[in-house]
Amino acid sequence: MPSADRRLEPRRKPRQVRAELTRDRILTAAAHVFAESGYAAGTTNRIAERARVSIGSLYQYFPNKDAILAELLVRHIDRGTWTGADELDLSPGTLEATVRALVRDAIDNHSDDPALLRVMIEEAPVSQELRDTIDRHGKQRTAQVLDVVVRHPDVHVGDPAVAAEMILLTVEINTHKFMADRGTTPVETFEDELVAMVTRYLRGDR
Amino acid sequence: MPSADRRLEPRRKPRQVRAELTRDRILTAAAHVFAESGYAAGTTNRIAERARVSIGSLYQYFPNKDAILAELLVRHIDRGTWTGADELDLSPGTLEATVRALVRDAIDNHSDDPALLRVMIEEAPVSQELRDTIDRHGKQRTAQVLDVVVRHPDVHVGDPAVAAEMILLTVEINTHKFMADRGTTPVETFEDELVAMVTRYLRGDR
DNA sequence: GACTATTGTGAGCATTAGCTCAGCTAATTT
DNA sequence: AAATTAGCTGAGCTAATGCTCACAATAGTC
Repeated sequence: MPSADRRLEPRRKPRQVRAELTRDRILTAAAHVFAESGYAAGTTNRIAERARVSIGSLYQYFPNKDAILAELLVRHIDRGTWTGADELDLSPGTLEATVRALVRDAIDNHSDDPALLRVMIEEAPVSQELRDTIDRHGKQRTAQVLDVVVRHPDVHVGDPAVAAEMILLTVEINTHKFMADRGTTPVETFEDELVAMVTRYLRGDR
Repeated sequence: MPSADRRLEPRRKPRQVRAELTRDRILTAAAHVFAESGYAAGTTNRIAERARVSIGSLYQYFPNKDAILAELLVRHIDRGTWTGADELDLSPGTLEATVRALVRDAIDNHSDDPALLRVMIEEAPVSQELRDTIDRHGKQRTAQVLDVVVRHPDVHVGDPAVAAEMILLTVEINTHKFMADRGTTPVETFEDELVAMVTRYLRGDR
């Protein structure tokens, strides 16, 4: 294992459609392999094999294994970006509904491929570089939530900025944990409790 | 990297004091090495070197690298077990204080060695076996929290069991995140917000 | 068709980590 | 003080993975 290049940028960018396709095939294959075997056992050779692409091609578009994971992670995060954020209802009495929408989003995002998510969140080594990338992509979401926290009339918290970050992390992680090892608890129960937690916190009256 | 023995039990248990000492030296060294270099780069040879112990000795007490991490993790968890749980105040109006105690515990536990904690939580590969061990040790805490949730007169939540697990995860993770990359926010602010979140959730009035 | 740019190939190298084991030293027991 | 048990050593083996690079194939352009 040579000391890997820590850069996440590829050495070549796709210019033709077939290249774009190869790239996608690699990513899809990587998702499957990681989900099935975990990060360490998900070798680049296996990924290439599964994608029916030569290992050389893989290294055309991804400088190293971590970069593949990074891309998958970023895709997950970006997929979670709140689409209907513009037409947010800021009238009194709608707080719970807004929070519920946020929670539902998270649950949906974690429904697709819990195994892959587990690998990415629990098993993958997170470099400083990757952490920065994640933060950058998370900023958008934090901003959206912060916007609600600041502008919604029903919200009463001490420090909106801290609140926004706390809420996002809490929703994300709890959802992940719940989806990763489902017990006997129905999703609805979980959803209700999580919504209750966040809503009551935000509402903040005693 | 030979396919590692997945067992976490050592091949020999210390019988003499000097052996116990060697074991401790290894663990302490491992904590340092992991904290400094991360999990992947924290090789067993470097750990042994740092502990001034031969690599052979290391493998007397730990069957593989993961086992060392497992022990460190378990120690962290066990250290967090609520000591004063017996004399819990269950009279009305004391809920916030109880929650604050829980949060303070978490903060204290993460103050010692944030770097190591980050490696253990974010970077370390978590096998099924290790996950089970963690769960087992976490059970005690969940039980304690569940006890409060069920018995305290001020608590009103839909599903106490779900609530207990959610609270623990939320407090642990938020504390970890906060301590891992301290921004400009003072600890007190963070503490207050986290306490508010949990307390308001538990109190459950609207 | 000729020429260039882009994309794809895969055997195998370089590296490095985890771990073993044969034999030594120290403690304990008899 | 001999015998036995426990503890310690470290050179080096085994295995495997990430990754390179010289070349081949395909697509695009004139």
